[in-house]
Amino acid sequence: MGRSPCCEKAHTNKGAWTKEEDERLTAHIKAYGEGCWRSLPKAAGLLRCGKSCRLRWINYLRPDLKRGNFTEEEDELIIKLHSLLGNKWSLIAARLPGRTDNEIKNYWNTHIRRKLMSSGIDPATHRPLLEQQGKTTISFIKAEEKGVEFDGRGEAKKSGGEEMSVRLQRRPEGEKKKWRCPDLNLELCISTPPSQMHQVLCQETAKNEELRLCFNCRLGVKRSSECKCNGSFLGLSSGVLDYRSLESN
DNA sequence: AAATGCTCCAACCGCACTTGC
DNA sequence: CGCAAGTGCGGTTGGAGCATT
Repeated sequence: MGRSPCCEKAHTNKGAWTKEEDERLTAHIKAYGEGCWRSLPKAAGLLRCGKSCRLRWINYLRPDLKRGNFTEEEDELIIKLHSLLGNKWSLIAARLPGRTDNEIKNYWNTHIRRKLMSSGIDPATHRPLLEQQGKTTISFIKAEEKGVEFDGRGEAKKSGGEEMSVRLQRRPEGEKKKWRCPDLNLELCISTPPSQMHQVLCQETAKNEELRLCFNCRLGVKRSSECKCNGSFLGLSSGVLDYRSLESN
């Protein structure tokens, strides 16, 4: 049995939203709050898919949205964040108040990509285009095929005396040993110096088990109301992760 | 003025992840 | 633990508006 569709497509409107639909959606969310997107269209009297309502609200109707052109500062921040996070638009958007992931993604594809290309910078790697020639590409699949072993944390074990410092994110067991190559620029290693991280975590663990940072908070994104770790982005206040620890090869 | 091409962005789609039972 | 529903994310598309011929 397959997954049921998110909505009854035969009876839903598609395409551009009308002013009346916007007003209905806004009024409903103001009255009842966000969430329950699946049931929202019916409750609000909209012939729309729940996903469509969510998207419309998040990308267009939310009152805290900043409209208008991106500033130079925002441009620079987007480029810097993209070099660190790759196409993780939601993470990037979380660092730009009033901007949505969709907006940033569009802006990247239409403006910044071109801007970087015309400056001779590869938007994918953030390196000069000329430097790309003759560059060695590390393929994780190849490494696995070659018999390189990885430990439980996804870190490559030393092989034949050759030190490897590639850190990977691995899927849980049972997923056909498929490697997940994050969209992050793989030439960057985002981490604290191991000793420092170990020290910080040990101290915190000793104080209070709950103080350990979740992954989202290490990236500066609190996604859960139950999150108690009080982390902050890139460790700018906590020191757990900061720019000094972003090692590029 | 009409035709064509290009740019931009709102919206859609499919998949992955999370949550609850 | 497994399944299904709900939600979120990132890639892609369609079409409106503008520029050029």
